[in-house]
Amino acid sequence: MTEFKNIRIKDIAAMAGVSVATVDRVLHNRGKISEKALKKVVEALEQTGYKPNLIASTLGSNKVYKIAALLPDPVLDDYWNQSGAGIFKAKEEWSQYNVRIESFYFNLYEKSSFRETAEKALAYEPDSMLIAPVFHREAVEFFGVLKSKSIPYILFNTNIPEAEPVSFIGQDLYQSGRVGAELLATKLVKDGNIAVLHIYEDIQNAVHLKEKERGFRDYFMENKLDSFNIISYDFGTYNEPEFDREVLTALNRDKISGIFVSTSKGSYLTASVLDKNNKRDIVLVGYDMLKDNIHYMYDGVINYLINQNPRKQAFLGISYLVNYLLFRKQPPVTDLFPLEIIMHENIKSYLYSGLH
Amino acid sequence: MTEFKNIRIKDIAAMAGVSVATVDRVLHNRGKISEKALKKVVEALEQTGYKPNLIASTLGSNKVYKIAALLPDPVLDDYWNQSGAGIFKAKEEWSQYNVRIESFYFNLYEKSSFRETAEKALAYEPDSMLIAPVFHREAVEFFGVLKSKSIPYILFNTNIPEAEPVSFIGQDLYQSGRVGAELLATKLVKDGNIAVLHIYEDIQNAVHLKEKERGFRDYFMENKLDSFNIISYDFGTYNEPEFDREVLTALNRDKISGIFVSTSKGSYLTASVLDKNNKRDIVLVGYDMLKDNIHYMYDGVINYLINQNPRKQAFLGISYLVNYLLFRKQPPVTDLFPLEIIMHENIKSYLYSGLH
DNA sequence: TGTATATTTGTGTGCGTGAACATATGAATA
DNA sequence: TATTCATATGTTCACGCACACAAATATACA
Repeated sequence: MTEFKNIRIKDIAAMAGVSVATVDRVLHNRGKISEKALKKVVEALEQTGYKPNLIASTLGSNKVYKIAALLPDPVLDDYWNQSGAGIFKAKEEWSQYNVRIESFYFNLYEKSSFRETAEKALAYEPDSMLIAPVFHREAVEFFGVLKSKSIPYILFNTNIPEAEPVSFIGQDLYQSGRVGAELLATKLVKDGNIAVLHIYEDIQNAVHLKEKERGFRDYFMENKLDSFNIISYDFGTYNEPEFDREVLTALNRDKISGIFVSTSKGSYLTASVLDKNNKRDIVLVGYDMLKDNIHYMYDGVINYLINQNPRKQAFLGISYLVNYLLFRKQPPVTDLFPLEIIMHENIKSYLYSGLH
Repeated sequence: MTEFKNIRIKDIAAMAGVSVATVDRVLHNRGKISEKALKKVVEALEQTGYKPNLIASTLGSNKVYKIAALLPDPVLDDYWNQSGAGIFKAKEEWSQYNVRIESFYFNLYEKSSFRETAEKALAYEPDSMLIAPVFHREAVEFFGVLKSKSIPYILFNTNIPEAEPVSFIGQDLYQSGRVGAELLATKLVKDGNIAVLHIYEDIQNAVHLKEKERGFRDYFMENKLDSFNIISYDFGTYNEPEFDREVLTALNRDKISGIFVSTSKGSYLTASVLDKNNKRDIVLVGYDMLKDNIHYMYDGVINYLINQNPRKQAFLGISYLVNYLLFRKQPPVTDLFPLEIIMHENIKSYLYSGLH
């Protein structure tokens, strides 16, 4: 058990017969350096396998990094409220370090709001950003601006192929649909048809929801569960009495015995309809541990929830950025979260365990 | 958006009209301090809400903390292999910081080995320890020693009421049994009896396994699933041909249609029997994503796994200790992991996502 | 060869805290 | 009142790195 004394810049300098500043220049390739010096320093670096002391490094450059988080207003939607909570938690976590984290909220239902808020975020002059790019076109446009200003960013929740983020944090939507299918298929006992419900107010999301549906349908197809007929319904704009009526009519008309809802908000809206109309024998699979969803799960109306863990997505997003900026740690290019299955007996274990 | 300049010890000292050393003494309550000075410093501290700069703090105290991990030999058992992997990962994660992490492995099947290895770990003179206390009596004895030497420790995997650890990391066993029950109950279609299999080689664990069984039985009782008869079987010492024969006899004799296995190793051992004897229609619920278990899940022999996440338990244990020692962050007293449900369609999402 | 200028290298200080060491203060004792 | 000693407080440097600034060396040109 040899006691290694850590190699410092000073040691490298001595080995290469130069000053610490020269080593520093090599390390951060700034300033000009003679071939000869460069070679000697690089040699020493390689021989020793020098690793900078990140602690000292951060302390030395007394820079305060600014991170801007751009996401939908938490007040308007419980899903985004959870994301907001994740960012808040991250703020606490990193409060002792040289980072300032500022949140910028846009209106989930207004594209123009995204543009404006993105502007505000830029005015903050962040060193890096965490973004939930729910509006596709506007987001892509914004990424262009970020690129021109060479501001690195991490995306979460929604992936956008055209983007070039440092990292994407989210879930595999297709596979998520398959999980929903497996859950539903297991729980279904009586015959009948299956409903896939897309309930969303931001049309932008439609394409992502279809991805879930594709996974869902594929599972049934591959497993030769063709006795079930899968019917999908789109509710682009939500309006309570009308929504309730339409859903109810559809359920009765099409003899639905199982429902897969592709959104978190849609989950409790649908549950509410089942609850009010005493249709608890219909199996319901939805998304996320929102307050209302938890309630309906305790009540037995919702059978399964697939947890997208918005809180953790946001938390990890910030954490990745801090590590990236302060400690030059490269986050994974894509971090696809596990597809967590929540049901009656394990929901509490998820509620009470911290931010895992 | 006010730009806060961080308050430093120096500032506090100025406010209180004393030197930085005095403030330092108050902060770390070492050395003697006059009432008057103490009061003034405390006041300044509270007024400003002073938070130490952890970066500078770590750099300043150039101490290298030593952490010893005491756990079963990863080579002997795939479950503990995963714990070992978690510690390895933690080692990487913290390699740049002033901590040395050393692992000490004991033989899972020999109490005496625990004692000896614990001695060796002590000889390493750790500042803190992470322990998997699988041998109850020996562990309790060892905790006494640690207490007398005032070495703080964190327990994982197995909880021991008599211990006074900084933190315990593990799962709620009772609730875990209930989850197993819910899974099994959902998947069961045909009638028949249910088997609870305890397969273990370290008798010490028996009491913990019974806790899972209690949860399992309670679920069935509370949900009035009394058409199912639950029979439990104990296999204290494993011996292949004999085990296979006995299990098979029991399954046939008692008309078993569903099995709940309380251990991770037992899961694939049981799966192997089902597989060899073409009994795939029996529903099998087991524990943990061991290599063999994963294989049997892909194959459809194992229907559900409850993930205890040994890798993450160990990883988090080390991380908590590092934060505790270096940054004086208090970990939660108990960190009960969520009861993760693994099945065919979401297992990959767990395998491919990092250390969540 | 001397001077101006570009290029390369070196020195020193600050970051905020920890801790060894030095000093001041006041009480007890001779 | 002088001396001793415990107690309370202050000074200073180290930690390892970043970076501004100063210095040295090389090159160009008259």
